[in-house]
Amino acid sequence: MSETERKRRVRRLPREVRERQIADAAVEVFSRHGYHTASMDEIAEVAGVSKPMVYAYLGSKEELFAACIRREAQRLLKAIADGVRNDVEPDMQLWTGLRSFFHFVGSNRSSWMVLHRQALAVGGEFAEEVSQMRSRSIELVAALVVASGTRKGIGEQAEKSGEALAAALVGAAESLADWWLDHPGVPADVLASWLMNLVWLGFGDLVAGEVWSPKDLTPPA
Amino acid sequence: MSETERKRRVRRLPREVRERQIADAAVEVFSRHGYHTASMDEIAEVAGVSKPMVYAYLGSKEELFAACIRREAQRLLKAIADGVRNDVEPDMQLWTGLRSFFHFVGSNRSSWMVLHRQALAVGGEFAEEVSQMRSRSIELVAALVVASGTRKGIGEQAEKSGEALAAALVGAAESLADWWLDHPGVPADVLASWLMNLVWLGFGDLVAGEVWSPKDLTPPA
DNA sequence: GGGATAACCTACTCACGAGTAGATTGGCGG
DNA sequence: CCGCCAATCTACTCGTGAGTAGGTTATCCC
Repeated sequence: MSETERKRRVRRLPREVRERQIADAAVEVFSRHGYHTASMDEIAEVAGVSKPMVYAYLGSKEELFAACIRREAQRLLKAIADGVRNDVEPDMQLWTGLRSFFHFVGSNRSSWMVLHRQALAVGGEFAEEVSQMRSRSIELVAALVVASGTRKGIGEQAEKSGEALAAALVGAAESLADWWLDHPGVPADVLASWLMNLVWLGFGDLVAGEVWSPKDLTPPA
Repeated sequence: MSETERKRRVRRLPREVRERQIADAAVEVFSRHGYHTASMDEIAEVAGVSKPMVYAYLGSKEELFAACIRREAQRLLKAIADGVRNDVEPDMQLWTGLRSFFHFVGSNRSSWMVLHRQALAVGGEFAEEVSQMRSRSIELVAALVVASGTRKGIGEQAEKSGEALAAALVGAAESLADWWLDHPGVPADVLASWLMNLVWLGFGDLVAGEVWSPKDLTPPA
């Protein structure tokens, strides 16, 4: 390596910059290997610094992971908040939200994998953080659902099940995002439309009082 | 400890029995702590044997985990297969399937947590195993959806999106199962009904040619 | 230019947990 | 009743990776 290269590589950067580099590296490595399998050495290497720097700036492995979770969760929430229109009908609100969500996942795969796959599995405080974000989303969705029909058809049942259905919808979106990772080539908007078609008509018919119910089973011949 | 107690505790059991005890313990411990955090020592302790027994009977930690995954996946699939009625209409097939699924989760929480939360996060062969089970479920659901309407309304769009929607539904079921863990007191049948109401009417309207589509957005004031 | 200080590194310690060697003993077939 | 073997244990090794001690040097500012 030439002297110039050496000097360029060794150039010292302000803490602020390094912290971002390290956090970026951490998100990538955590998303690749998962919390436990990821090593601080690899994170340091990917970030282009040595291990003590990581500890000096971001603290222990747990703290580093927590920082990643927090940062990525914030970014996701902001992306959705920026994309959602709250001056429109509930269905449009939901659609704009889903749209933003899929766009975010599409252009931030590592972030999504860390949030969805890793944080939940690790448990403890981390899962808490993510759970809260998830809960906020669910409540939001639940509010939309209730607002859309003001329970005009089904009353008590809808109230009880509202949160559960919201959870199901959020899960469906997450699952669809995962499916997307293995089947790229579909635009985010199309994904969002599919999901809207799947669930909104379901929600719509629900509030209109139309319900599916199991028929009696006759024993097989 | 008295001599009798000592003898009872120390009584030797045939390999077959010990293997089951160890596997049971492993599922419980893995579900509590996750793959990496779980220690072979704790598994041995919970199983009531010493560590070398675990290695002698079930092999390495990886092998043990794989065995757990396989066993629990089989149990889950069998439970669903036993519960599903394939001599009835597609909607009833789906309902009976969901019903069995929720019943299984309700009475086998540890199994479910290992399969859903841990196996995916660990990655590698394990995730493969679970992914395959998941894929089989998704294909099955997709078949139901297609069969139910024979694409009578939307054609190509439905074909492309069928698998994605099935993935979404499976995800919704999984997510609802997770929600259930935090909100017990709802019977499994009710959960299944909620989900049917949510998605089936969506599917139904889809195949009937009814679609939701975003309206044009006018900029806010 | 020359301290001061923050950026940065090499090279360690140390705990924890996977995996094992080798001794011990209950219980069954003869 | 006895020998044999499978069942079982205690007590280790050893690799790996988190976390750190202590020194070095670039860069800023006067």
